[in-house]
Amino acid sequence: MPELPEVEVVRRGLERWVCGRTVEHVQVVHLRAVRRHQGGPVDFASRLAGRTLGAAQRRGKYLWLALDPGDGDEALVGHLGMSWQLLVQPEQAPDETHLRVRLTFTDGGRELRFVDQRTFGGLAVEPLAASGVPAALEHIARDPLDPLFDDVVFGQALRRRRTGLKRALLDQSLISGVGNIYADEALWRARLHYARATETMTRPATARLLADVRAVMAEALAQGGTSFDSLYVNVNGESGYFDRSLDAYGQAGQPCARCGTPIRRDPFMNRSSFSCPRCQPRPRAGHW
DNA sequence: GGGTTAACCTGCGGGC
DNA sequence: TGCCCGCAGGTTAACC
Repeated sequence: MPELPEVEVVRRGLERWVCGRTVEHVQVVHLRAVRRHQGGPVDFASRLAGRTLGAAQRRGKYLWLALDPGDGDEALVGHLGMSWQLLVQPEQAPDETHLRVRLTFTDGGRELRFVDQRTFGGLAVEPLAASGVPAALEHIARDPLDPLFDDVVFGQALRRRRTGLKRALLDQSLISGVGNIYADEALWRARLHYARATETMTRPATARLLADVRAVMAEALAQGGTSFDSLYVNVNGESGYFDRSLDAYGQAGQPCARCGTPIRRDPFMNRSSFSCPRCQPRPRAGHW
């Protein structure tokens, strides 16, 4: 579910449905969901009660809402992990199987529910740093759709790395928002192998890669927007709104859209990497 | 200190 | 049918 385009869809949903409302009560259904909050679940709930939620903001795959905007120095920070959904639900709607945290509001309107199967994500109240970003997120790099993302600095940092290209793309301290799906899609578009040594990435190659990362994210975002359901703050992984557009990820055995060669799946970082063996040949040791 | 791996969870689908 | 295994869009702690 949650790479940059999906998280951005959630952010827009929060902006529309939750921003400006005052929290009445917080119910922590599952302790693990707030494990990152320093003070524990009771403190988490008491810090949120009575606070008004400000604008929804995002960095990479993280979201936050300032508390009591204008004079607050704290924010409600969330990460969606692998399987989170944030749902805006009527009070009478039955609890979801994996409901982890519930927020109700003083206006008596729809409640905000944090639903997660694997509990890899979580919520916390965090102090805001002087930069305006939650202190816990200051190590997260800007994302490629951020106007302040610096392509030149990224290229220099990339060449200083001594690792494979996809590992670098997934490193949120170097570039944020890119996950396994869009890394594979961007590498396919750029005709680059995931294991290509980062120090061999020339300026033009880096520029092309960044352009492809941005293009695939923008396309996914556009499609995520069309499937937005007004009842939910919705990222619907099951319906797979972008699935039809995927050229590499999950396409093992399917013909490459460019050359017809079957897409191949390789084990990668306890996961998978999908690529076209012909368009994205594995770099030979000592070359490039 | 940088790079890499293992672990954290639950559920689902495929193979036997 | 049922069990076991591998796999899942992420991050972090701990290890070289």
